[in-house]
Amino acid sequence: MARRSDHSRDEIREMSLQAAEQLIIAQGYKALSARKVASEIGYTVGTLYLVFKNQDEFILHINSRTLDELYQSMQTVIDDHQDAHACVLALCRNYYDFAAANANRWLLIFEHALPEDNGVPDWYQQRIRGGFEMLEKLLQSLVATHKPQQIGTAARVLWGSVHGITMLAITRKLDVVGIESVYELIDSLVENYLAGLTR
Amino acid sequence: MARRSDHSRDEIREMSLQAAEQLIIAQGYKALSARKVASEIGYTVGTLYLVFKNQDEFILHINSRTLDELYQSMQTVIDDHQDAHACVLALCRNYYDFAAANANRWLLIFEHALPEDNGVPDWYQQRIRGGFEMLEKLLQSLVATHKPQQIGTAARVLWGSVHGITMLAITRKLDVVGIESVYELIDSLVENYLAGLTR
DNA sequence: ACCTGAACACCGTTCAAGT
DNA sequence: ACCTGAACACCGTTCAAGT
Repeated sequence: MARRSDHSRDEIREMSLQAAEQLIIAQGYKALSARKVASEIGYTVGTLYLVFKNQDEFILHINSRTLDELYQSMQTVIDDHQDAHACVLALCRNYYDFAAANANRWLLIFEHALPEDNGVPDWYQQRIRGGFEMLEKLLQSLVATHKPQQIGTAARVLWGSVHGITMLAITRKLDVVGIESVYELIDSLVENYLAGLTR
Repeated sequence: MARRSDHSRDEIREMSLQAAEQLIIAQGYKALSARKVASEIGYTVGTLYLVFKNQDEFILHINSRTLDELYQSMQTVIDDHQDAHACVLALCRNYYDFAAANANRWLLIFEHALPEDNGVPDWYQQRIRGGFEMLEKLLQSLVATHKPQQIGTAARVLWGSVHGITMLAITRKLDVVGIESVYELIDSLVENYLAGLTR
């Protein structure tokens, strides 16, 4: 042992991330541990710290991959819709669909408290901003008369609202069961909020 | 040692909960541990398990106290407002105010994953339902023409939405700074959603 | 009856030592 | 240079043994 060089650094990173994702999907984020991941990929714990700075950075990368998948699904929704109004509604429903289909990984994104004061890394913030801009562009064409600043507000309101409904629904804190009733909430939010905005 | 009987079971419970709250307020929920709480109150770890079933149940009680404080603040808001519309708006702002003022304890309520399948205990569910009913009653007088089922939907939408905006704002994921801009989001949500509802 | 303290099975993280 | 494995300082939870 020692100096195996069976895998490159990048291969070890990739294997670790995949092993971690399997653990999280199967047993939730609390089941994630460096030791389990290491044993899963056939290395020792120390090796993980050669490749990731610490658990925080490790989780940040896991979340980054989840966010990438979410944005890909958003892109698909956008490509599938001509009408901006229908597209916003579909995007919001898609947010819930994605979260429900990938509950444990999606929850990790929000359960992972960010490293105190230094805030989120740039490349992470970038990914969040990407989704925002999709939404802003759509809203712009829906409520064309409004000032840009109001579009920003509207995008944040919608994003935050759909997020909250999704979060509470998935953690069963809304007294809601089944996909239909969550859709009902999301539809009510989008239709009435947009109606109010363009009133 | 052994058989001290310095404190009753209830006193130990109360001391433990207070020590835990101090820990969480000062250092966040991750700093909470049975050993720290025990040493803080001058007992050993084992004693805590005499008084609480396990950490899950312990956290449930901490959260229950936080929720009680939240509902008290909601009650105060309701008592202070005659106009139903202004009251709904004030309640939503109050939700954010409370969360911001008690960030670490408030976050624990939602970061604590519930014990798998058996769901939330009854007395816990009851407290959530209490807040819901306040909101439903107010909405009823605002949109009197709607069916009861639609009131329930509207209450869930508002609750979930304000929760999401608050959550993302507090964890700094909304690109929003300062209390004024969060109020701006909450106001936009409430005014436009209600306008859409009564359209 | 009440509480201890040691034990068990885990953690994240570091780093001297091996090849 | 790469990886190990043991160490350190923690966890939650249990339970025989003391008073």
